[in-house]
Amino acid sequence: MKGTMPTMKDVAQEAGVALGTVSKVFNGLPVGESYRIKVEEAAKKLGYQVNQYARGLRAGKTFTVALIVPGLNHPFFAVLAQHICAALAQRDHRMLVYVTASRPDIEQSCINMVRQNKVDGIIGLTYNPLELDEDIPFVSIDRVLGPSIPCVAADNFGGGRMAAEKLIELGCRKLAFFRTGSTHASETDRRGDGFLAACRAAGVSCESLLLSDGDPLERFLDFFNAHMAGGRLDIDGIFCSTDLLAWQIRNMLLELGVRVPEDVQLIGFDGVRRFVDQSLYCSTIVQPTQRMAETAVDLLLGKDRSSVPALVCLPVSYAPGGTTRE
Amino acid sequence: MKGTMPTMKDVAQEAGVALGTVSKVFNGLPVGESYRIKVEEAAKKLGYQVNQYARGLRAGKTFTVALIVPGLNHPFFAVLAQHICAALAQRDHRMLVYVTASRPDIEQSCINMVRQNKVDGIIGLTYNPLELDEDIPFVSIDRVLGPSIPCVAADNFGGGRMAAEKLIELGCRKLAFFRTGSTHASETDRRGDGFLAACRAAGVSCESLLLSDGDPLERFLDFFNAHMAGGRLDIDGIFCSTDLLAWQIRNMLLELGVRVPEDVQLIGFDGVRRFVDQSLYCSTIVQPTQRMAETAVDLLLGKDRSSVPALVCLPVSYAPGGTTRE
DNA sequence: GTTTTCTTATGAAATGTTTCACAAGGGGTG
DNA sequence: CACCCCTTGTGAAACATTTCATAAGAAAAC
Repeated sequence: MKGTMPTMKDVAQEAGVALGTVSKVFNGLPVGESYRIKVEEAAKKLGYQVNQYARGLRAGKTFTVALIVPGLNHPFFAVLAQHICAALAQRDHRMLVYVTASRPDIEQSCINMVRQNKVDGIIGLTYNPLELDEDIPFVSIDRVLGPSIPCVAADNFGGGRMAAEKLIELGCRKLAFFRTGSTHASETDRRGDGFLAACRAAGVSCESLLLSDGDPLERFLDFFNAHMAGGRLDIDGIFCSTDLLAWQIRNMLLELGVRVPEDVQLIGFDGVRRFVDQSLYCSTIVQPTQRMAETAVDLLLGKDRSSVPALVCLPVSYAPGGTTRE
Repeated sequence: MKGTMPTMKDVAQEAGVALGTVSKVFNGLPVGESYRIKVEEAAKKLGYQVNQYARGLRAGKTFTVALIVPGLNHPFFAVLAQHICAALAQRDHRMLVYVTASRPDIEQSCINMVRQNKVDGIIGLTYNPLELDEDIPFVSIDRVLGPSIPCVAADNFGGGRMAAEKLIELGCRKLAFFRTGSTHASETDRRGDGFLAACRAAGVSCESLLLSDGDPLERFLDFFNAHMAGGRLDIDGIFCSTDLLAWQIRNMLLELGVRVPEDVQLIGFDGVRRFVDQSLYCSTIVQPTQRMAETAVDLLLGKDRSSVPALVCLPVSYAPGGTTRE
């Protein structure tokens, strides 16, 4: 193998044809059969591969999409990233990954780096206000960034409502909603809204508790003690804003001698661990990660960028996972 | 904002200097102070960003590395990918991700796509024999692909030995090693080797069981029944080749009425879930994912590509996780 | 004041591709 | 046989950058 990669020029020379002819062959443009064969044989002989960078430079299109994500250590992000990668590959696009740790400065610097790389679009799971570039198509996930930027999300409101309806259907009458403190507003906040709305509609009592980042354990214990009446917890159904939180709550309840699901039934939100190890933390509302990924890619690469919706909510589903009685 | 992105030419014109001068400013080459200021102001005014593709085309270097990975739905791959991304970002490189599902055809087509994209190097978690390109630096993870291709792995042998020593230290005398059937040889096979070697060295008996993909449950039950003597299991310590397997074994044992860790102590291998949700499936041998990522990147981007080692084993550590008595 | 030397800005060339205006050649028609 | 049209291969230009040989200008030396 030669030290340097062969170029179209080399192929043209080898085949004894002009540069433009080689280009046409690789772009499927009409070329005489004898020429096509000559070029293809020369290309094979030299082991020629098109240089996508040169092609991108010329075409002003790079067939590359940037994914900006807080991290890959959360299964939801990781699984979503995998599905986005697959959806992009199907459309002959590549995926460039940027990890931000949700820090505003890193998020903004990613946007700037992306700008240098002339990507064809950005899919962002960002949680801070950004200075966006009008020129580059941007699709957000789980966060509405502005009227001109489409957002793809699970039907968080509907999922919250579904959780309430399920718990009520399973006999719960005293519900509670737990969530962790999120620093920034996002579509995921709708989970609680949906849950509370459904409780109200059904005339079922519901407590809401924010386990802020500071001392979640203490806040939980305060809540727990306040709701112990005669050795029994006067809560029989809990909805947690994430599966991870549900898992932690479950463990704390077990340690405190409360049985799950016998005494309290528990539903979380996410359902992505079943893609990881075929198990779940808990009964849960499952996000349609694959559809979310595909929808985001479709929106980003779609023909008519003029008429994109501001928000696409995709249907969720319920999956029993051992923390509910059924 | 203009419809088209400003180029160096625009900046040069705006600043009233030559093209080469603008280039020098952005590359930190010596330029007269007054010129530097003029250029920087013009660039800021126009919102200029260098085009990395054009730069890459000219320089023959793209500051991009491809990561070829079976999937991101396994926490080990996901966490590793995140660390690789971070290590690359620190060296001003970008990460292009290709997902293969471990399929040979997709793995090879990824290699081909990578070749088109003129990346500066490849980090591969591949499990099939590949036709590699001599010209592109390649670093493999967990699999030795050939003498000229460096491989980074955890000290799997040492980890297996560590598991055996730990179990023996905790009082186990009748050990067993479980693993799932892997279709292809990889460095992870050394885990069992190390475990068995340490058992032999300590004079402790050890059964080895392959839970092949076909009917792992059945094979486990056969093993279990064969080892029940007088209502008691005559195995008191188990090492599993992965945490996920350990988790499944733990659950099966509990269902069969065997207490973990009271009756049987269990150690797995991976330890990556603690990066995901601060918990572990089980007591485990922890892989140094961050160091593995950094080492792979260092090896790939290092100056002296001539003297790279064929295999780098990084030290593992033990983390108790509730399935051992201590 | 003139020549030499050194510094530093300049702009053309080159990187690998696509596209487009043009030319060449073949076939059909009058 | 001449003319025209149509098909199809050709090669130059353009994309945004870096680099290098050159020119220009200033400073130093005589």
